[in-house]
Amino acid sequence: MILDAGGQLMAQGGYARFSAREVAKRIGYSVGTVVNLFNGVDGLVVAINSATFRQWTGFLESHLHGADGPDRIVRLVDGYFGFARDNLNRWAAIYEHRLPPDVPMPSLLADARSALTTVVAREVAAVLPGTPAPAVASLTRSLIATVHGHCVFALNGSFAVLGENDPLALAVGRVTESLRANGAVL
Amino acid sequence: MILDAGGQLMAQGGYARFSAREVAKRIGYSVGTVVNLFNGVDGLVVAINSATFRQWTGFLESHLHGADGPDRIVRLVDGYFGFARDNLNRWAAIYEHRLPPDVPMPSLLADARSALTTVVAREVAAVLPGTPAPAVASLTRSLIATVHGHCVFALNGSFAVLGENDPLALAVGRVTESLRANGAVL
DNA sequence: ACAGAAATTAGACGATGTTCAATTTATAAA
DNA sequence: TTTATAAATTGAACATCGTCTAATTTCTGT
Repeated sequence: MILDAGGQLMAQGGYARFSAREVAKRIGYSVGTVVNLFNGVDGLVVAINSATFRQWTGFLESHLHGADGPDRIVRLVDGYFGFARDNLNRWAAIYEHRLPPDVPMPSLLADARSALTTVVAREVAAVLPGTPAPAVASLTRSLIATVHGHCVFALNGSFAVLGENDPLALAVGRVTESLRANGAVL
Repeated sequence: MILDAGGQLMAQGGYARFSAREVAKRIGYSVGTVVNLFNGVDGLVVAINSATFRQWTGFLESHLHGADGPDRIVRLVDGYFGFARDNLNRWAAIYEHRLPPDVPMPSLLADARSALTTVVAREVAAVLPGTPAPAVASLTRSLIATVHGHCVFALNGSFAVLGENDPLALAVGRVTESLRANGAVL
């Protein structure tokens, strides 16, 4: 109940308007219950963001379904953008939420993130046969960062204010160039 | 006074702990004064972030001083990372702060952002002689997004949790690859 | 039916941003 | 210098937030 209502509230108002009290009100419980169950509002947000990560991974997989060859890379980038655009507030919450600098990243969140990375790494490896695994892993992380940067600027208005109107094409372009530079034939 | 104290508070506690009341307390004024002068706490944050942008631009320029040739590109990427690392909280505040979805980006902030972009565009154009201006502008925006993505992941722990320990090298690698793919000789 | 454990609550607490009538301070004219 | 007008500043009230804890309700198993 809490995760459902919390996810909906996050989707509606974004992280800025998220409130444990509002979640409690929506499910008819008191604030204390909601907050104690997750060790504070931070824990609740972490749980919601982890769920978002898992949905994102599933979305990517289904977006890849049926494609083959180099087209899968385009689908991958397109899926990253698509999920973020269609779930703007929940997607943004993943990166807007920062827990206190001393507490380590909960494994719930780290694992969810790793799962998404694994999907991308699999696709990168597929277009780079014969490339050593560590190099594939490193390039994967870098390409995710590349696409993420484009996605952030596309969705927070940075690209718009700079006059850019096709961020997805830019991201696909950079990813393609880097894959080719590292030996892929696309 | 307000901007000075506000910038210091942002640097110390980050956006999460930023408070107009604390700013007022530090300069010995009341909350109302601080907030009314900037049309709410959002306006104050916008002013602080714009100042950060301008400092960032200045830092980049001074970081480029004395370098020439393709080395300037490396300096550019290194400067982007360096400022973010050395001014983590104030840098992060630029991207953590989101104003309500209906209000447009204040020109104060948009102009500061454009100024930084202009510096990068100048350097990109220098290594791509003969490239049409619109193509340079587009590639510039894309490369900034690329570096930004790497910077975000480096500083928010995403790279660390994925086992990556040299984000700067990755960013330089991607930028170099894309510049070469677009005709630069580096 | 009952006792112990678990879940849940109510309420107080300190802090936040917003708002606005009231007050103080600065400015310029007489 | 006095005065009147404008500007700056305040103080307090308000609604909301996350956190905490003692008290209460509900569940569970004997």
